[in-house]
This record gives sequence, structure tokens and C-alpha cells, in this order.
Amino acid sequence: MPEMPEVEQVRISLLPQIKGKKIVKAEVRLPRMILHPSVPEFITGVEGRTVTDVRRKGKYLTLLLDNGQYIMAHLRMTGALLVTSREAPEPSFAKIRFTLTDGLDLWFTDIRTFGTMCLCGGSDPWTDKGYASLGPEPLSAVFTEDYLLQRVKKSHQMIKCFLLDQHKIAGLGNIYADEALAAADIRPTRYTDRLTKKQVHALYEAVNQVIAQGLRNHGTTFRDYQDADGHMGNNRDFLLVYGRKGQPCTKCGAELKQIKVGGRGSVYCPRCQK
DNA sequence: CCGTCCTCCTGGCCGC
DNA sequence: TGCGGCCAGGAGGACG
Repeated sequence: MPEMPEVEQVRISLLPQIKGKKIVKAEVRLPRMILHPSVPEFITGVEGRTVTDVRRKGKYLTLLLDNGQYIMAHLRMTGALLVTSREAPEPSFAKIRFTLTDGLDLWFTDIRTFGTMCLCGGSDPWTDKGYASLGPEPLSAVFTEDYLLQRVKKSHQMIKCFLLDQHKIAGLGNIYADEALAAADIRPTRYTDRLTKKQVHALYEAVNQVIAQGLRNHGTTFRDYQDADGHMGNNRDFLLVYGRKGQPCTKCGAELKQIKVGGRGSVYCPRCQK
């Protein structure tokens, strides 16, 4: 599932391919993926516009247009943005097609169809609530150890749930949350207000470290994630716990366990993580 | 504020 | 081989 490093990899691969290209035509094959405005307004709003930049915040991607508006996309679990040449076969699970200049197509594909798109900005006051309330991103100047300490202290919640809450930290999903907890030797079920200062320090470092490593490795590919060139990331080879239930802990050799925390599968080492 | 449950969805995998 | 059933999970909403 695309989390911050995967979405960033999509952004990086997408930008040089679509920057300066004009959207000649938009085709929405699954109307409910368009959150705002109506599908006809979305189509007429983007047709004729040129993409000037591609940005990312948390797991959201924004395609800036030359009139100040922007297309915002969330890939959720299985969404992908792909660029193909006109002669290439249509990608599988294509849900939205943007015909671009220079013989290119930008596709929003999605197997499970939880992905969303919207058109906003300009004189349109509508905002995506999730986007508007995003917390600071790992590796950013506003994500400080003191910020984490303060948020953790005033919250009473299992740390795994805390890490997945995009209002508190933007960009972590199930993979990187489990990885950060493993790197910091903290159990997913530990309550935030019971973390020691030392643990908060370790967690702060771990969150930044696992995200940086994910970015360096062009993301983690399990099943569905690929970037705009159709490439996979290789961070999977470096994972400590995610997807490794029943296998030995890379640090101590104990068998990794899987439990449910907040409805999410959570893999951890019962010996290392406290 | 927090937890739990539900919803959206379908490919992949397991057991029979 | 084929089929039923379950799982994966990001986010938002209802409810206690």
C-alpha cells in the first residue's frame, strides 16, 4: 500500500513525464472516485489545463494546474498513477484517463477502487478535510522530538494507533508504523502516555529512519504498488517485521508474532519490543 | 478524546 | 479444478 515513501516515488517519477503537458481530455470510468466537484465539472475543469508541478503532502499527491487549481489524488491501498504512450496497451484496472499532449496518457488505476481524486483551489473554497488536518511529516522541520513528546504525553492511546493517525503524523501507514516500532523496540500495544522519554527519543529517530530508508529504496513493493514508470521499490528486502510473521527476529532470533491493534495486523518481536 | 465496529472493494490465498 | 470464505487495509463515520 502506498505510504509516504511510495507516494513520493510516484511524485518523482511522475513529475518529469507530465510537467508542461496539457490535459486534452479526461475520462472518468468510475464516477465515485471523484470526491469533488461533480464529475462533469471535474472533467470540464481539467480539460485544456496544463500541469505545472506535482507535489506531495503526507500520502496526498497534487497536480498543480496553470489556472491555480489542482487535482488532488489519494491512492489509498491499490491506486497507482501511470504514464503510457498512446501506442502502449491500456493498463489494467484503469479508472480515470487523462489524455495528454505529446502522445501520452496519464492513468489512475486502482484494483480495490478506494482511491480518490478531486479538483480544488482557485476560487473554489471546498477543501478536503483529511488533507487540511494533516499533521507534520517525518523528516520535516516541524516534526521535532519535542512535538512528538508533547503529543504522546497528552494522548492516551496505543502507540500503533497513534502512528497511523494522519492528524498526528502525516505519511505513516501499516508498514512503516510497524517498522518504526520494531526499530525503536516498542510494542505496538504500548500506551503513548506510558512511553519513557528515552523511548520517545528512540521512536522519533526510528520514524525518521524508516521513512528515510523507504525513500532511499524507492518505496516498499508488496503486491500492488508501482511508480509512474511501472517500477517497484526494493525496500521490502530491508523490512524488520512487516510481512515476516512467524519468521525469526533479525536482531534476537525470536519468532515474530502478529496481533490486531486497532483492526490492523501488527507484527512485532515479543522479545525485543517492550 | 478514545475504542470498536462498520463501510467501501477485489485479487489472492487457503482448505476442502 | 473450482468454489466458498476469508484476508489485506486508509480513512471516515456512527456510536458508546
